[in-house]
Amino acid sequence: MEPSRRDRQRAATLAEIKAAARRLLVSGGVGAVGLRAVARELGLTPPALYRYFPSHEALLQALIADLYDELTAALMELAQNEADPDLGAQLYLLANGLRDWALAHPAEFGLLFGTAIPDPDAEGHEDLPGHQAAMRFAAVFKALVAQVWHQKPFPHPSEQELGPVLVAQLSRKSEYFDGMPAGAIYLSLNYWTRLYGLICMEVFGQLHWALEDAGAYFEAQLFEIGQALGLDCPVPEA
Amino acid sequence: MEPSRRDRQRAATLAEIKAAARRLLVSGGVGAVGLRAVARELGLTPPALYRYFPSHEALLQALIADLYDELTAALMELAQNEADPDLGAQLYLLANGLRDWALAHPAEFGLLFGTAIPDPDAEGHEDLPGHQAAMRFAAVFKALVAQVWHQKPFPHPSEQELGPVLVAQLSRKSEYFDGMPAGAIYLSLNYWTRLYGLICMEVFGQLHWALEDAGAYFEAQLFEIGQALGLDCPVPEA
DNA sequence: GTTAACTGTTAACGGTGTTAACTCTAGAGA
DNA sequence: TCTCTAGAGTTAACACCGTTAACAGTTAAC
Repeated sequence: MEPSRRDRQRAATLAEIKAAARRLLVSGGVGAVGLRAVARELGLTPPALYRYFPSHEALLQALIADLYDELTAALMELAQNEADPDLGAQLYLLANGLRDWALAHPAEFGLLFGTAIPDPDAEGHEDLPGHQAAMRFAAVFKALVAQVWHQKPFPHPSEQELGPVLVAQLSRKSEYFDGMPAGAIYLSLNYWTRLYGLICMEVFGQLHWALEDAGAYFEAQLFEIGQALGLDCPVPEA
Repeated sequence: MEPSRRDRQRAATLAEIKAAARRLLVSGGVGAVGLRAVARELGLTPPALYRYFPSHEALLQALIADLYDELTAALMELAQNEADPDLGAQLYLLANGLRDWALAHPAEFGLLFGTAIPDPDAEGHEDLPGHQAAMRFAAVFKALVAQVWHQKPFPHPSEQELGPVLVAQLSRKSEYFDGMPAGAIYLSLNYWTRLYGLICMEVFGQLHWALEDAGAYFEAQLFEIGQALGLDCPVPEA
C-alpha cells in the first residue's frame, strides 16, 4: 500500500497549489487569491484546479485549515520549549506568541480571523475544515488555562456576582473546561475575549488613531488580564 | 439659487440608489450589494449608476458614511433623551445602545466594522467618506468620556505603572482628549477596546462556541469596565 | 496488452465592474 | 421663443471571475 508515483505527484501538486495560494494571499490580500490567479501562478489552466479542489471556497478552506494548524503548531512549540514550570508564564508566552504571529503574518491573520461570519447558524458549517482547525487552535488555549487552574486554582467571582443566567450558560461548558467552576470559566473567557479583541484591533488598524505602536499598550493590557486571572504577574519585558 | 427640478430628481434618485443598496445589504450581506444588483433593483441599467457614483467602491463608501451617521445620530439621541445628569450612566447607555444597534442591524454592522482593513497606510485613505464618518462616530464616545472625566475625575493608573513608552504615546493624544492625563486616556482606551472587541465577537459569531446568548456576559463585562473607570456602577438591568 | 482511471486541455456559460459611443430630454441663454 | 448645451439614460463591448462539459494523453491496474 505504498504511495504510487502518481500519488506522490498529486500530493506535490496539491502542496504547490496551496503554496501559490498563500503567496498570493501575503502579497495581495484575501481578494488576490483567486482560482485563475492560482492557476496562472503555476502555469495551469483554471479548470485543472478542480481535480484538486471542488470549488474556490474549498481551496480557501484548505488554506485556512493549513494556516490554523501552522499557527497552532508554532504556539505549541513555543510553550513546549519553555521549560518554565510556571504555567502562568506560559499564558503570557502564548498571548505574545499569538500577537507576534499576527503581526508577522497580517494577511494570513486576516484570512483566519477577519473574514469569518459564514452564517449565524448554517447546517453543515460545523464540519468545515477551517472550523475544525479553529477548534484545534482554541483547544491549545483552553488546555493551558485548564492546566493553570488545576495546578493552582485562581480566585474567581462568585456565582452571586455573575448572576444565575450567566452561571447557567458557563456551567454548561464546565465539562469542556475540565470541570472548572463557572467563575473560573468566566475569567478564562475574559482572557480570550480581551486578548482576541486587542490583537484584532491592532492588526486590522483599528488602533492607529490612538496609538502608532500598540506594543506597550498590549503589554499593559496583558498585565491587567493576568492580574484578573490571579497570576503572579511577571513584569513583561520587551 | 434654489434647487432646480432636475437637482431634486437627482437627489431623489441618489437616495433611491442608497436605499436599494441598503435593502440588498440587509437581505443578502455585503456581497449582495453589487452594482448590477442595485441597478436591477430600481429598473436601471448598470452604467446609469455611474452618473451618481464614480465606482462601486464609492457607492459602498457612501453607504458606509450614511450608516455611520445614522448610528451616530441614534446614539446621540439616546444620550440626549436621558435626562440623567449622571454622565457615568450615559456611558452604559451608549455601550448598550451600540450593542443593541449592532444586534438589530448585523449586516450594517458587518459592513461598518467587519470589512475594514483598507491598507495599513494608504495615502489618501484618511479622507474617504467612510473614514470621516467613523471619526464623527468615535467622537461621540470620546466627548462623553471627556465630559465624565471633567465632571468627576476618576482614579487612574500612575505614569510609573504605565511605563514611559505608553505614557509618551498617550500624552500625544491629550489635546484630542480635552487635556486628560495619560492614565485617564488609558482607561478611556480600555473602555473602547473592550466594548468594541466584545460587540464584534458577539455579532460576528465568535462567541457562539461558549455562549449561545452573550447578553448576560456583556452586562457583566460592562460592569467590570465601568468599575475600571471608577463609575458608581449602577446594576445593569436587563 | 487492454482497459479504466487520472490529469490536463479547450470552449463555453453566466456573472461581475467598467468604459465608450450614442440617444433623448430638460434647462439655460440669446 | 428658438437654439444649444449639459445631463440622464441607453446599448454594446471589454476584461475579469468561478464553474461546467466535452475531449485528449498518460499512467496505473487487471
